[in-house]
Amino acid sequence: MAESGAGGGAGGGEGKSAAAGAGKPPRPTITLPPRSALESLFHGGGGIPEVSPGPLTLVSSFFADDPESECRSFTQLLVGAMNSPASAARRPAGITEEKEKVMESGSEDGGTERGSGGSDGGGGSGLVRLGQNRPASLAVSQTQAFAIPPGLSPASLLDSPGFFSSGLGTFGVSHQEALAQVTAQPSHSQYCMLSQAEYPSTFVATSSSQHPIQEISTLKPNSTAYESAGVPHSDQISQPMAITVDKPADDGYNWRKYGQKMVKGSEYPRSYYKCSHSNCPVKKKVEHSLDGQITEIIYKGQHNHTRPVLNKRSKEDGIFHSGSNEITESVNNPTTSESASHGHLGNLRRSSGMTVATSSSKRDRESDYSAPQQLFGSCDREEASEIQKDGRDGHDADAKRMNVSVSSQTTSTEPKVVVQTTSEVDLLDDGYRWRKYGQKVVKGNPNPRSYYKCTYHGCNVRKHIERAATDPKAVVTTYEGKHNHDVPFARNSSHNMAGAGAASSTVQSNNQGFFRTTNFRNNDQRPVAVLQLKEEHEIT
DNA sequence: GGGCTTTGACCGAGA
DNA sequence: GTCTCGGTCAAAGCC
Repeated sequence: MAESGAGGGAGGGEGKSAAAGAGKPPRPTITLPPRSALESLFHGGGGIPEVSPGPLTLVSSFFADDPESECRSFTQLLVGAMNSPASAARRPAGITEEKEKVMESGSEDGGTERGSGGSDGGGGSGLVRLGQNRPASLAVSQTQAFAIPPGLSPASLLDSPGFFSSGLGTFGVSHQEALAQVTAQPSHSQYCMLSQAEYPSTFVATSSSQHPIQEISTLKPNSTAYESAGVPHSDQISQPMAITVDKPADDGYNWRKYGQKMVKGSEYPRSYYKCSHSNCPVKKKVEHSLDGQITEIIYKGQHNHTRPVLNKRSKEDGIFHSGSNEITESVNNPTTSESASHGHLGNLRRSSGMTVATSSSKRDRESDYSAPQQLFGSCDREEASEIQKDGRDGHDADAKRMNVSVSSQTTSTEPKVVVQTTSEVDLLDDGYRWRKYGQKVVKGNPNPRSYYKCTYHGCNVRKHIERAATDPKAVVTTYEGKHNHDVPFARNSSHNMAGAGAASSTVQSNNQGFFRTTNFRNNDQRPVAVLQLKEEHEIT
């Protein structure tokens, strides 16, 4: 069938053939300072909390050198990021030109590898694909190069508690870079870490410990974050990435594809994978464009096992075990492993049991080489509080809105119908008008999934809201497509940053750990999908 | 021979 | 009851 031909080619089949095919091109060499160095940077960074620095905190720290940034909310920071002139040309301190070249070389190499190696022939795209070695988001900061210790996978690096802050806070990146990092780097939060199967070209967010991870998500087709960061598209594949890795990160688990199907509302096939571990109920859905440019990965379920020890594939990939203690620790150390895969995902499981992440990979299987990527979560309390104000400032005006994100207190344990459409057309919290066009209850999740379309004429943006099975208050909002118009009902700048010509992002949060994420927008007309994370709260 | 992908068919739920 | 659609099954084939 047609979908098979296309999807299969771009999906596992393609990846498999690629893997078994004409050998793998040389992989980029990555050098990193010892983890301790990163950690030292992390701990040494003034003002950066040593414990579970949330992304917001970390991001805030990025601008610590900016007096004006100190009292800003994350949203404001993001706004700043959107509006700030690109400063990608800055080379992070400690990164030598040589290193940068190495990374640049690696980046290019990686791009070439995927581009030429991919049988889908999509290598010429200006977009970074997950399956193409690196997450788009990772490619954001052209010059924010980090030296990665030999053998240390990006995932491991990201596992490093100091990576995020050290890399950004210390290096003094630009707003764009910081934003990009927000989308790409995980925090080390004990409670809000997530494992992700693919490169975090997506924005994953979680709630705080009070509300164990509710959901995550994002989809970043075309690397919205990347674009948000102000990086020219043309640079996305030609410029060095902040972190060059030879293979997309993986969640460390083995997956078996058991189906592929075209889904309505998406022009791309969706592949279904099951964790190959016996009796493990975890599944994931992967959606990507035919050329692999867009990928959505949705995880469901909870691993009932620890992340498996490196399999044969890792043996093929020196990056995994090239003598790096970091790798060993990351993969085999029970503690680390547990925290990385079980712990992080575990937190996720405890609450929602489902995660959504996205990336730009098309070679799913092929990409499952690296250690798990931990997408950040953890909303810094202060930031959360601050951000929540933004959310609340304008939320009470429309009580009937479906926007539950601005409601803060969740006291009831009873499942509630959070998405309540009082009319066919609703004004959601993002300022756009949405028309509900479908709802479905999926197996294993008593809570319905609702589908919305932007009612603006000619706008084909869709919004998909899904509630976690285990926690009806946890909701995943997935945006698909890009609005081709301004926000018709913008309420405030923090909610809707429809600033012309700038990508935008909104974040809301409250002291309960509620964390709502991003709404990136960009200018070009390429499809953009952004997921919003919400920990839903009671709707009255 | 085991494990995986492919892919058409089937199932269940909602409209 | 029928249709639609997301998700899953399972046989066949591939590596």
